[in-house]
Amino acid sequence: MRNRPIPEATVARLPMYLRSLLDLAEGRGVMTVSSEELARLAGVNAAKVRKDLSYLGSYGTRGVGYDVEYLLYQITRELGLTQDWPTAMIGIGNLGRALASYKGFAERGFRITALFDADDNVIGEEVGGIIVRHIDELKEAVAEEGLCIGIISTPPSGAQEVAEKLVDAGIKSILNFAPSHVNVPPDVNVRRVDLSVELQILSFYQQRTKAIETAREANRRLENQQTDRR
Amino acid sequence: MRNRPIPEATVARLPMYLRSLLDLAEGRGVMTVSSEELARLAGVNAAKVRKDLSYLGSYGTRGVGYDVEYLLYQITRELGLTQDWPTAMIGIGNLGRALASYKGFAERGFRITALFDADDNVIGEEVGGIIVRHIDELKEAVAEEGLCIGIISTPPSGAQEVAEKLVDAGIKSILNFAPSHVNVPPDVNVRRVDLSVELQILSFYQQRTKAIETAREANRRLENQQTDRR
DNA sequence: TGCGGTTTGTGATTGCACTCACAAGCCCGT
DNA sequence: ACGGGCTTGTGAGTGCAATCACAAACCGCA
Ligand SMILES: NC(=O)c1ccc[n+]([C@@H]2O[C@H](COP(=O)([O-])OP(=O)(O)OC[C@H]3O[C@@H](n4cnc5c(N)ncnc54)[C@H](O)[C@@H]3O)[C@@H](O)[C@H]2O)c1
Ligand SMILES: NC(=O)c1ccc[n+]([C@@H]2O[C@H](COP(=O)([O-])OP(=O)(O)OC[C@H]3O[C@@H](n4cnc5c(N)ncnc54)[C@H](O)[C@@H]3O)[C@@H](O)[C@H]2O)c1
Repeated sequence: MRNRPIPEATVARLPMYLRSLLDLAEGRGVMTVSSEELARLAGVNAAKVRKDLSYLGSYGTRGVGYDVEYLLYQITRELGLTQDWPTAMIGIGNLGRALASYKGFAERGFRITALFDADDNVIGEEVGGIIVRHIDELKEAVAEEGLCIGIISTPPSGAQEVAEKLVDAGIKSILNFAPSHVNVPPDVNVRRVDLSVELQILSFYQQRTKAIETAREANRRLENQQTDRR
Repeated sequence: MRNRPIPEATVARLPMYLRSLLDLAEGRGVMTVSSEELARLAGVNAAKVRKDLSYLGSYGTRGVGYDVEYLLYQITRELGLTQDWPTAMIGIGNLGRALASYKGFAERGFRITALFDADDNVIGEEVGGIIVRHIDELKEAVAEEGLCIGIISTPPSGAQEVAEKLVDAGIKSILNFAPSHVNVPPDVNVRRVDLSVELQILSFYQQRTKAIETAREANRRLENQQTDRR
């Protein structure tokens, strides 16, 4: 079991377990945690937690649970968070500024160490302690500073172009905040964060429940009419 | 087919098709689009596009493709974007400010119409043309102003408390930016956007490809040694 | 040492989503 | 009117992920 490749769905949940475990460890110095408890904290099914963790190895003790510290270390290692990944951000506008000065990333092993933009008015400016450079310096910076991850926070019109520059510079992991799909070679991993999409999905289900409510109301009225008639 | 419930995975993709169609319609006045083309733009498989769209109805024409305008309207309607959904945001810090003044949401039918915080220093301030109110006024505001969606952008420690207040006020759709899981009744829909999680997933795959590269390199060296020996 | 209570790890099963492949259907030119 | 070239819509097959259910294993206690 533990030599099999870890399913994508499991990888996506590991960070959630990590977060819950950190809460347990930092908050009160909890020593062990059961799959049931961890499931509650992370908001998933207990069996799923156990199966997920079993892909990493047999790190639990039957009848007891999982050692919080040990599990923390194992997940951290599995996610590759024992080393930190120098990260470049391209497009230093409203969103870029908020993200670049956010302290929460550093806590999780991501240091945004390089900022780039195409606008001369922005270049040279200092954001979160880092000087913004011209996008043309990207390739050199990646080579010299070992940048591994690229964050795109330009408008959608520039996203594809920026993605190509990142790929050309040798970056294999991209987080895209622009609401557009970017095309990259198959060995490059792109993840998209699109806030409007999330809102639109909420909208769909909201509308659906509203529609059901309205239908119920209509039904009730209909029934009342029939009762009146009798 | 078109009376069956729409699968979750399809709902999650509709916003992407919507975006691509808008690009087609606004950019050059494209009249029709094939599933192949739409798939390329949205970055998915053509068969998937067709199946997804077939859940909405038979809106395509064989041998021709889909009428862009008509399909746009149908997806918009299906997602509930023909009406707009007044949205409340709670926690007006760094991220909250960036989001509240972002114009991109309004374009997609979401108006952030009410801002709340718990900090007296923030309350009364104007952000993106809206006055920040105290969180205690939330319930009344929801009732009077018909707020439908709540966005949580407080630190994780406050997220659960805020979520409960939103639920208590009658909100059924929540977008949570705090990196923590919130517990809500089953009739409330929560979506989480967690940037660190996305980075951690990238980290996992990045580490994996690095490990493979290192292994290859080791192999190459080993082979060279053997060649030398002969 | 043995027993009862507890919790893990994992085969087995179910369900969902993706992909394939192709008949049905449309347009256009002749 | 009809045939050729396209493109949709969808049944069938496949694979992955979620859930169930239980044997195996552990702890503490008598
Ligand atoms: N601001 C928000 O709250 C918010 C919310 C959701 C999504 N987004 C998305 O995030 C992205 C950024 O939003 P923003 O509000 O920060 O935009 P912005 O206009 O404030 O900033 C964009 C920055 O990117 C730079 N840029 C443009 N083209 C570039 C290129 N080719 N190479 C390098 N730099 C380039 C610009 O000079 C500018 O500094 C957009 O795609 C937006 O849709 C923003
Ligand atoms: N800033 C970023 O770029 C960024 C990036 C990723 C994630 N996040 C997450 O987004 C959230 C907000 O981040 P931020 O940087 O804006 O934080 P912040 O500290 O700047 O702002 C938080 C705001 O929430 C308010 N608040 C706290 N508790 C509250 C409560 N119980 N009720 C109402 N209001 C309350 C505070 O008064 C403050 O104004 C955090 O959870 C953070 O982890 C932020």
